[in-house]
Amino acid sequence: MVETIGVVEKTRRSIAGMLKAAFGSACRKGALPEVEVPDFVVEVPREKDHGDFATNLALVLAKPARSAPRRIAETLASEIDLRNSPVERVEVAGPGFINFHLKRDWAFSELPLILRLGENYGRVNIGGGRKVQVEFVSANPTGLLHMGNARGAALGDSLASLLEFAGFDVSREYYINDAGNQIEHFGRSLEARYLQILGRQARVPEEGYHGEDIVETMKGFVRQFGDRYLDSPPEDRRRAMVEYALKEKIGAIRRTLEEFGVVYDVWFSEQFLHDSGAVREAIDRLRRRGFLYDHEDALWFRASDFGVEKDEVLVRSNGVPTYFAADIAYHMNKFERGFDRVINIWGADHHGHVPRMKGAVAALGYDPEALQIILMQLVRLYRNGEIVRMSKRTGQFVTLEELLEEVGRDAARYFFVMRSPDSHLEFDLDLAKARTNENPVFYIQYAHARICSIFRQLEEQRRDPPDPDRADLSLLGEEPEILLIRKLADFPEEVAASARDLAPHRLARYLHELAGLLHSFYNAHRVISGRPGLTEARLVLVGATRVVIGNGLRLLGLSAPERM
RNA sequence: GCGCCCGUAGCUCAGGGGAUAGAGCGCCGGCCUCCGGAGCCGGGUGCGCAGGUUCGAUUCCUGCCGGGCGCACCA
Repeated sequence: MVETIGVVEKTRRSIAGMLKAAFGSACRKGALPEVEVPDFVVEVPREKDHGDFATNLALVLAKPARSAPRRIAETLASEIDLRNSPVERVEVAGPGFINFHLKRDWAFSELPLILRLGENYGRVNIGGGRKVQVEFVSANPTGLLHMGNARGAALGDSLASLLEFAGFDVSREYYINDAGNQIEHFGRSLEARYLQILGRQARVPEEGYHGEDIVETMKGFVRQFGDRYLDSPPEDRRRAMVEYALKEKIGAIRRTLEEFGVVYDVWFSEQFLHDSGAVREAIDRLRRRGFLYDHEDALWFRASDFGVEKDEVLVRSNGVPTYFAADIAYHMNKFERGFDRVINIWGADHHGHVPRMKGAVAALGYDPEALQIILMQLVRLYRNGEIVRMSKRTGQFVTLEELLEEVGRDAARYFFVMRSPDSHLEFDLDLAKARTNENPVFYIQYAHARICSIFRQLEEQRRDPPDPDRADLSLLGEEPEILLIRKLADFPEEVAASARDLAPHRLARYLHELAGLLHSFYNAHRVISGRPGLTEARLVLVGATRVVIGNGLRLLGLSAPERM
């Protein structure tokens, strides 16, 4: 696979090497005691005045070396060999940081690299080809997708893309809850609507599904089957209705998600776990391993062995397995399929489920650390400055379909992914559909379109884009140019960090900052000018920027428009 | 009551053991003879409170206060 070792990472490693060499040299001279070098960082300081890189080596060395950090820093600094390095000067600052100021052009070599790698620029190999499954949305197929599902869809899909880009072998999966209690309620609700449509007295049960969508579904059913089921045994007709409705509902969910840019590798049926005996096998395994017991006719799992407050029922006294039992079988199946990591994205209202699921994974004999659960906080919709109330009971909620129609796919996805999953998401519908500078997604896309426009301009003048390896990049050097290049060179590390932290919102933020730097540069300097050499160099710069913005947008599932 | 998440600028949110804590929006003032003004530039007395760990805490730990969500033989 392609892997990007960018100039930032190379330089970081080289500085770390210089520091170790300087320490060794100081030891030989007796200027510092020969202690083991503790973990230290070479980082990019927040403050520009603190150089391009800085290290805390002297600070962490203070204790083992039994000396003042500033003195250690001075010693190290004097031993650093700057020959054949991009470092221009070194200084000791603050409590004992060593700051490295680099030559102005130290990162320029990243530009031809970006253009050469193109859509592969930013690929990193932190995954090493390990198999990861991301399971997300997995909404009940009894209704429509709501805002929580939509957030999960955007988050899960972006995360999966990010992990792919970071070198994992990723599979996207949707778990279909097509079994159990809610299907029972679903059947009774369908039945009631069916009878109502045909003029009979019937009521949707209290705990059933009251949405209008189900009425529509049953109208279709009536068109197809008429009154054929009016007098058939309730069990039979409910089974037929459920089968019909599930097929329709799941198809609709799949289509909506595809419209949202989300395509799954696997759709996994809960019912299959029951039918195939997988649930029984999972229970048997837990029993063999000694984690089950009977109590009051029910079968219990010793969740309390795993730090959970109380034990959990796996099989009810009526003989029916619980959802949890199926979920255990499902996770056993996941690990049996050979995934090294299993990531689930859940709504925060399921957080209580996390410890017992991990406990179950451990009880089955797998590493509970291999199961990672991302909890998303709730989404609040705002329109005209007011919260949009949603109620599942009355079936009154904004669906993903409606959202897509109202604000469009790009805005919707960006809004869902721009915040940390931990944060309650305030989704301002008016802002999301605003085609103005208030809207952050357009700001990024506009930067991309602007660059495309420059290249169109070039084409109209019948000029060719420059060869990045031959352009004289030393002509670059204005502040906005330097800042832009530095930001571009950060992309591979940003991908790695976002993947490591399972945090697509980092990438969203990065793109916004990158777009800002492009706009600043654009406003301060002309790309196509009367100076051919400078024009070429700047075309390389904006061309590279276009690549990075395009790659970032793609990872977030957003389009990169050439014109807007 | 117990558990999980969150309290950072007027609002919405990043950040997260280090040196002067950031962005967007809103508000005020500037910038188009010029590649797209959906843009740019300038304007900021903010880490809920109290302890603790540390050379150093907004970041880690404990307690308290405030908000959200859980605590079914539901899913």
